[in-house]
Amino acid sequence: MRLVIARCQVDYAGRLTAHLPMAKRLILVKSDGSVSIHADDRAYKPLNWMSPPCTLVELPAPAPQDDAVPGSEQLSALWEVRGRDGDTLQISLGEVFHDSSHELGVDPGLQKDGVEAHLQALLAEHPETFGSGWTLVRREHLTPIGPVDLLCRDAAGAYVAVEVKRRGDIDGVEQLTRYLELLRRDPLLGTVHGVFAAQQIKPQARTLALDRGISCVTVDYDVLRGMDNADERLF
Amino acid sequence: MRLVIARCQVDYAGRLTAHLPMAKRLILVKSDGSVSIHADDRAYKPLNWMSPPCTLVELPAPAPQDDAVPGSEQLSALWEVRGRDGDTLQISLGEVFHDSSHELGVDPGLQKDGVEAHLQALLAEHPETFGSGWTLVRREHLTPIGPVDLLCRDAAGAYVAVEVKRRGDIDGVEQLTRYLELLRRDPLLGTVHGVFAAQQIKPQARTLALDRGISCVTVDYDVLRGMDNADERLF
DNA sequence: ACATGTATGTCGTGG
DNA sequence: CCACGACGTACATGT
Repeated sequence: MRLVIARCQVDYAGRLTAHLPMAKRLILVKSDGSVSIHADDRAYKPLNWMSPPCTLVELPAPAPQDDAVPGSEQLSALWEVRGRDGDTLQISLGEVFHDSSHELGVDPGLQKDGVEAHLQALLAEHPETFGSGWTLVRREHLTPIGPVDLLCRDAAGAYVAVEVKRRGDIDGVEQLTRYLELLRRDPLLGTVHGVFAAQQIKPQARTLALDRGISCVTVDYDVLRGMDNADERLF
Repeated sequence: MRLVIARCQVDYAGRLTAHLPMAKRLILVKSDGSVSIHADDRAYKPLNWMSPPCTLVELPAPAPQDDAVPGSEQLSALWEVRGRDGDTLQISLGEVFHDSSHELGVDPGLQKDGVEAHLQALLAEHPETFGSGWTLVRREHLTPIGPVDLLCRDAAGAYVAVEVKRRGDIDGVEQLTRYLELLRRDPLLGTVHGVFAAQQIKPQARTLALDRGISCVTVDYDVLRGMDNADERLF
């Protein structure tokens, strides 16, 4: 990983074109080949970047011109980064304040807990959350337009498609609606109900769901995890 | 902006919980208060971060314990970053390889060109892209659930709602569908057609659109820009 | 503050 | 490789 603090001017041409006027910034070159240009704000997002795979060519600085515009800055280097899709990042470096390289090695990586996958797993283990006598048929049940998070059967044996979200938004309802439309074309399944399950469901999403005959269930992640723990203690 | 290269161990608790085992990484502290922890890969995305507003408290390193686990690392500092929503980032620093601070000043900012807004503007100036005799009624035509990108009339005078996207995805079709449903309730408008315009339209989005009677138009940004330039040259 | 729509979104995963 | 869905999505904008 190489850290450069320098005045620089940047031009990106790719999916869009973007220009950064000359200013003092951080240029971060990672060993994966990526290059990113950071200002002292915008949180972790760089002003400009190039994702790997890409190649960085470091050109010598052009010699100072006799007819240089007065006040124009002497450049110290010109970097050209070229991406896979032909997009380019041109970095003109002026004064360099810092330049260091560091060997970091391979990172052991991030361990996450509490994302949708985990919520789905907990609900798959506890379909009774939706109603007494409910059973799980399959997780990630495939349809031609994508996987239904959970396919269950209610106490009466009718199929129910469950869409699991951390945040229940209108998009999730649309998604479930599309799945239901397809599932209902399958005569083998018979009647298929819909359940929209999320930790929080926005009012508009709830309204849309109910209008379409889809049930809404807000689930408490901590309670579910508690059930999980209780189960473990029993065995 | 402060750059620290150090061995560190990180724990995040917030919308999810995440853990990073001890390893050598870059810790980036910006003057906007943000903190981000970078490995030497994952392009510009940090492994962990805290967005502003947040507060960083730097605690003194705990004194070495006599009964320390053999092989456990002596810590040099303990950082605790606390975000607005009560989420926390705990950073335990081990050996520090580099630590420098730099004044960057306020960045003049990024100038972009070629995003959806520009594409929409170009299409607004050239509604004949959709068909001979087409005219623009209004950009950003307001409906109760949001603005329609372009409201046009075709050669026959019928209204057409146009949704503009850079990348034509299924979401855009859903969005246009909702707008059309609302517009068609307005008896003053009469028949309202739909056009889905994008630089690229994914097959599934196209299928869904056509199934709903929505026309698809792929637009060439460079050609449009060329028309724009040609106009400028004429004046 | 809330809702909506964009993003050079990025990043996994599964066919 | 493509398509799809999740993401601590973040971010700007209009109400």
